[in-house]
Amino acid sequence: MNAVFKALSDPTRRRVLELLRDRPMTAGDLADHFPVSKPTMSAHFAVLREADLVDVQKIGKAVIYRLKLSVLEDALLGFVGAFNVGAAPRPAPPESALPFAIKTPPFAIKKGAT
Amino acid sequence: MNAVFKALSDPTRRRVLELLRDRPMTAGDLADHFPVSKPTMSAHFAVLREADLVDVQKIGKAVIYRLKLSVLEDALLGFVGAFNVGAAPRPAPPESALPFAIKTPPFAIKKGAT
DNA sequence: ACATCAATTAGATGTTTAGCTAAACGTCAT
DNA sequence: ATGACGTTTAGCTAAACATCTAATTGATGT
Repeated sequence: MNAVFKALSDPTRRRVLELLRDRPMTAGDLADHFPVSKPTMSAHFAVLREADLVDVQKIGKAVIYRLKLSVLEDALLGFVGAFNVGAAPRPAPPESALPFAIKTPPFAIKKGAT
Repeated sequence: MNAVFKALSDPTRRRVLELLRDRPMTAGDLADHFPVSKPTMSAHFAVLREADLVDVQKIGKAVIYRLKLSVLEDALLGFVGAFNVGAAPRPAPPESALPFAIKTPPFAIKKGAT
């Protein structure tokens, strides 16, 4: 799961996943969408493979990549799901619930200093 | 939004956010949860601030961090929402819809070679 | 057998990142 | 003034990352 977030930390890799969202694509077709060399793209693919975010299928000379949507789902929703996402936003937690006192700073009370 | 994913790529920072999920905490209290030096923690906080994932409030000598849940939501759900998450999984796209031909490899047909 | 094409590997380079210590700095509280 | 809290800076190391060019592998086609 750490690997997934690592993989998602690069914009190029995120866009690869978005391209793969629509359809499986070959390595070459994917590479055509980015202004970097093929070996560089290959390295990005390796990171995505490492994170188990894509499936690979070799057909003839081509290598076809497929998005593993469930892995992306599990990682992202699993993380964000630990937060109370979607729950009603707590308007303003009563400061009595805070683990520290929000002491009104004394300087705000120095009323004697006119 | 790139900054958010960058911030999330480090396990320490993800756990800071998880700690902040429950309650606002001071820098010191947060730092107590991790076996790293204060300057290192301060750098992590700076990355989280940079990504706008936390709010900072100085009260007296303490610095209180609060999770900005909406920013986390917008980034993560915004990204994962671009995928058809939650939609019925497309069982198996007909290969006629693929942008490339899945040519049955000739070597699979070499039936003459008995 | 040989040339060709697709993709990865190998090796090199430069940048970024996470971490440390030590010191300095600002703000506040006492 | 002194101490506490947190941040910042400087200076450093080590590891990871992104990128390149060049070489290699593997399958196809002739």
